[in-house]
Order: sequence, then C-alpha cells, then structure tokens
Amino acid sequence: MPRAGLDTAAVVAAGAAIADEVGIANLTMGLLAERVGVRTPSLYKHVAGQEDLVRRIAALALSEAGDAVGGAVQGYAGRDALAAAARAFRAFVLDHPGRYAATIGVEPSGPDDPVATAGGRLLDGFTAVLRGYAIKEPDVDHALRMLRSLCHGFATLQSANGFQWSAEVDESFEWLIAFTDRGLRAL
Amino acid sequence: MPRAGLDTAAVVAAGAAIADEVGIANLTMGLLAERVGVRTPSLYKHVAGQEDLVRRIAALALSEAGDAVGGAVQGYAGRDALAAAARAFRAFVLDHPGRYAATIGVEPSGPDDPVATAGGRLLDGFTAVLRGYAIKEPDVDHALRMLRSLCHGFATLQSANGFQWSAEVDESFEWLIAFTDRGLRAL
DNA sequence: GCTAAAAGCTAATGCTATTAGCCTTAGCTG
DNA sequence: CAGCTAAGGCTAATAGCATTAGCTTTTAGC
Repeated sequence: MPRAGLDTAAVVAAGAAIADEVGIANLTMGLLAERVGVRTPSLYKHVAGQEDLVRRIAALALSEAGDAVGGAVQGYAGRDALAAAARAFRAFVLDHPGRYAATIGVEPSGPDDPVATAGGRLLDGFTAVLRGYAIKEPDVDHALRMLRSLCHGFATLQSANGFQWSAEVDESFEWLIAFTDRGLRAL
Repeated sequence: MPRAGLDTAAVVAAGAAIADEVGIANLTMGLLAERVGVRTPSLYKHVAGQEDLVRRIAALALSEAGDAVGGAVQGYAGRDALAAAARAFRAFVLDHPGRYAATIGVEPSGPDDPVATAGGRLLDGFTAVLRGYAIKEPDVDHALRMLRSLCHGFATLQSANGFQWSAEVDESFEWLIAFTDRGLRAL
C-alpha cells in the first residue's frame, strides 16, 4: 500500500474544499477520507477529530479572508479602501461559503489559538481601512466592530439566501458601502 | 402508559429551549425526547425529523424576534424607534442564542414557508423604524438590508464570543445605533 | 359501547465518529 | 549496508444518533 504523503495542512485544505462544495454540515470524515485517498481512521493521524478539523478550517478561512482584505486595501485609502475591503471580504465569503461557515460558533480558546491570531489579522485589514479616515481614538474600536458586523452580517445573510433578497443585492451592498463611507467621514 | 399530551408546538418549544441551553449543534432527538417525557421514536409523530425540527425552531425564533422588535418599536419614532428595535433584537439573540442560531443556513422553500413569513414579519419591524425617517423609496430596501445585516452581524458575532471583544461591547452597540441614526437622518 | 385515527412503545437498521491494535514504509544510524 | 524507530496506513470493533417498521393503547366521535 503506497503512502499517500498527506499532512495536516493537506487534510484541512481538502476539508475546506469539501465544505465549500456540500456545506460544512455535510462534511463527513468518510467523505474527506475518500477525497484524500485514504481510509477514514487514517485521518486521525493528522487531525484530532471532527471538532479539531472544523477549528482548523475556521482558522484557515479567517487567515485567507485576512489576506484577501489586506491585499485588496493595498494602495488605497478612504472610500476606495473601504470599498475594496468590503468587496474582497464579501467575495471571499460567497466564493467559500463552507469554510467561512466553519468560523461561526468557533470560540478562540486563548490569545495563542490560531483562530484568534487569524481573526486578529482579518481585523488588521479593516483597521487599515479606518486609518484613512481621521477617526478619534475612542471611536476606532467601535468603528472596527461596526465594520466587521456589517460585512459579516451581510455576507452570511446573503450566503444563506436570507429572506427572498431577490435581485439587486449587489446594488444594496454598494449602497451600504457609500452609507458607511459618509458616516465615517462625518466623524 | 399515560399519554404525554404532546403536540408539535410543545415539541418545538422544548427543542428551542434545549438549543438555548446546550447549543443547536448539541440538540439531539434523545435529549429532546427525555425532556418532553417520551421515547425518542415518538417524536416522529409530531415532527418529520431533525431537519424539520430545526426549521420549525428557526420559524419560531424569527417569529419571536419579530414580536420583540415590533413590540419595542410601538410608540417610538426616529432615533428612539431605531434604538428600541436594535436593543430588542440584540437582547433576543443573546437571551436565545440556540434558537436564533437555528435560523442560520435555513433557506425558505417558498413564499408560504413559515420561515419566510416569520422572517417577513421581522423585517416589518425594521420597516416600521425606517418609516420614522424621511427616506426616499429607492433607498428603503437598501436601508432595510443594512439594518438587518448590522443587527444580525453584531448579535451573532457577540453571541459566538467573536474576537476577544472584551468589555465595552454594550458601548459599541450604542455607538453603532448613534452612527446609523446619523446616517439615516442624512439621507 | 364501537371504531378508527392518533400517540405511544419496542426492536431493528444504518450511518458516523472514534478507538485499539497491527503492519509497513521511510528515513536515519551504526 | 543492516537494522531500528517513528510515522502513516489499515482492518476490526465500539458506541451514539437518527430513522423506520410494526405493534399496542388510548382517545374522541358516533
């Protein structure tokens, strides 16, 4: 029996891919094993169990989202940066609904938890956006939370096909960016 | 064997209560059966299965959230209405995290789906808030989606203990209400 | 009181995650 | 180059959970 040459990262990446295809709720160890060409119990050599797998997928998703947002912001400031960050974040969630869904309900166990550090890096991307607005220090944290809530809420609601939101969802999203931009500049 | 006098509504209510206590992911048919004083298979006389149960819990949660928001708005207008609605919604999600979590990822099958009608009623509450602002028609839908995204995002992120948000979360929420109010009045 | 549907129950099935224990490969060491 | 060791795989077994089948008992209407 030739060896599969697996490692934890490969298993997690495959799990994230499956989650995007069939939804995180339908990600089963058997499906994952089949995908990576191995029998189910062998997965436990790379991952401590399903819960651990989901945590790792969540950390991966947050890390990738952080890269996407951070990269999109590069070279822009103010409204352009805000729009770039928001669009990049939403695009990521819509392109990878399963792995992003893995982040919902995962609580970081401590500051050193990969989930926490990846989440922090995602926040850094949004922080960079705020730097383009002249915001007084006490407001920065609040504005950050608002940005995160807005993007998270909109993207997950749309990804779940929430509430008959028929067509012009893109239009609503752009409207939302403009609204937020005006509000931030007014601070 | 005396009969338990169950019906679908009682089973769903008990399921929602368990979801709030242990999380929707840990809501098991056995746990629910024990809670309502019946053997597991008997539940299937009232509910088609676990998926159906979760859908019904989601519909209940949306309906209750709609009642909470609608009731809170009564007698207020403008900023007061906005604050009342937002606070009522957040309080509901924090008080009933499990049943609200059931709504995530549930897609209404059609316009007659109880999930859809309950979701619609929740939207009505937010619509009432917007009526207090003089918003031009083409903006109403967008503003509605923004309000929903903001509340959903903030409440679910906090409920999941998202991102080390230490203390002043309440303060951030009030800040967010003020921010939104200013933006809406500027339309 | 009689009947039929509704609401329970026990028993059985099948799927999923997980653990235990064994075997083989790959890489390093003498 | 022989041999040792750890890592990565496998089969077999266990346990929990959802669900179905089929039987029994209550209850409500006639």
